[in-house]
Amino acid sequence: MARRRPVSNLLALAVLTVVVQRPMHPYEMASVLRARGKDQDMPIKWGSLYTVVRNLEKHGLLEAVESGRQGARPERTVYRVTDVGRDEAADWTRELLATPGREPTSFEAGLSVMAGLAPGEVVPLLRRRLELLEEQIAADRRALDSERDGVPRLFLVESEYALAMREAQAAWVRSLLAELDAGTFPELAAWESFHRTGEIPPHVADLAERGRPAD
Amino acid sequence: MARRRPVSNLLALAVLTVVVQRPMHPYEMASVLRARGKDQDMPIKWGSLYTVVRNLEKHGLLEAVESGRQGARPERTVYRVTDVGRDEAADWTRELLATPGREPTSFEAGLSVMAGLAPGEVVPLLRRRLELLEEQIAADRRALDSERDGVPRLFLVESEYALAMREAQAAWVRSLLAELDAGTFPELAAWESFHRTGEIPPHVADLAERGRPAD
DNA sequence: CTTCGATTACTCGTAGGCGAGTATACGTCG
DNA sequence: CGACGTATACTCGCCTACGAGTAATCGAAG
Repeated sequence: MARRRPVSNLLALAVLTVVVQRPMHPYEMASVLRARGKDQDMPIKWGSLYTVVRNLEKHGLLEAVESGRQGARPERTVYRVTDVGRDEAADWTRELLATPGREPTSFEAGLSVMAGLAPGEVVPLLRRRLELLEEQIAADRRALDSERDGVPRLFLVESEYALAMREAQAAWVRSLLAELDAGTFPELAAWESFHRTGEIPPHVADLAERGRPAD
Repeated sequence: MARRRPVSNLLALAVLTVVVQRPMHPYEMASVLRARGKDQDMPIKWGSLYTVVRNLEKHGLLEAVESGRQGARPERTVYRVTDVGRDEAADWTRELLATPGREPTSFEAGLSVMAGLAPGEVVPLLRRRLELLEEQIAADRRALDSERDGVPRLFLVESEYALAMREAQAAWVRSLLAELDAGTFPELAAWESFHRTGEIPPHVADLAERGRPAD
């Protein structure tokens, strides 16, 4: 089992990969990441940045190289990546690419509690989601196309992937909506009453027992 | 703008939805969630559970109803959902269903730092991912089929969705692999050298400038 | 030349997340 | 019938995340 990463925040990986190119001070790391649009793919929070950098240093993945002050600015510390840090970044990347994780999204959470709403209410909500999804997809596609000249494909794969996933999600929502609209979704009546009474219909009581043997 | 939720952890929503059915003590909530397999869709951490319940109570979404002790067990507190709590749960569910969020996955993070590895190394990693994905898909499909009789479709949508997303991911990885294998992925040579030297080829230096106007 | 706003660069406080530990009851095997 | 493992039901405390605040610098306007 891969031991836990010394610094688990994904921001740490981002930091490592920029600092591999040249030594930097924290604020600069964030600027570069921001400029590259990496804030779309990863969480970049100001508060976390300094904590993460400090922890990376503590674990020997980064080292302070210079603590000079330019002009009279508040003392900036410039960090350089160590060999250990370089290895960690590569290994981490390998793991992220090779290991498909279970990472439930908030939509999944929403679906799993959907039964608490009336079916009649769910349909317009899903329709709204679909609308927004389609807007995002159009916007993403435009952005991607405009970047194709100038930026090599290699640096756009993550955007391509994100776009593909959104399209897949839209398709799935569309098909669920189709079933709900056509009335072919089973047990709509039971759902209705389940919601109105708030009570679980008897034959679902044993749902509580459904163990998931496959692990 | 929807104000921030009084308790932001998704576990709180799960708690609310089980406690709507009948009053419970914290440990029981967790057991029920676990038994329903909700731990697949949402994070259920023991440590968080009690914090979350306490916060829900503090904000008036739950209320303690009885603090009796059965036998000589350590005093258990049973909680009941309030009207406010019920509303919050419904509203939260609506938001989750209707609002497609930007939630970068770890694979996306991996892709966005993929360039740090040599192309020759990336291919087997992706192949490995595809393998594992296919196993998961097969297992999920089996589990889902075995539950279809007994559990109404309504309570399986989230699993269906998760499965669909995995399949979409697998398809995407497959197509990327095909390009890499066939050598049709552009600039493989540049990638190779980029990785060997660790240095950014000159024409990508302005990549740092690529601003994302669309917001 | 000084005032004002924006940008740069960071610090700090605190709330929340979560694992590891703890204590009690219950079953069961000798 | 007592000793020991296992399930139940939590508590504690560290550590991380992160927003809100702060302080210095720079540029431009008056």
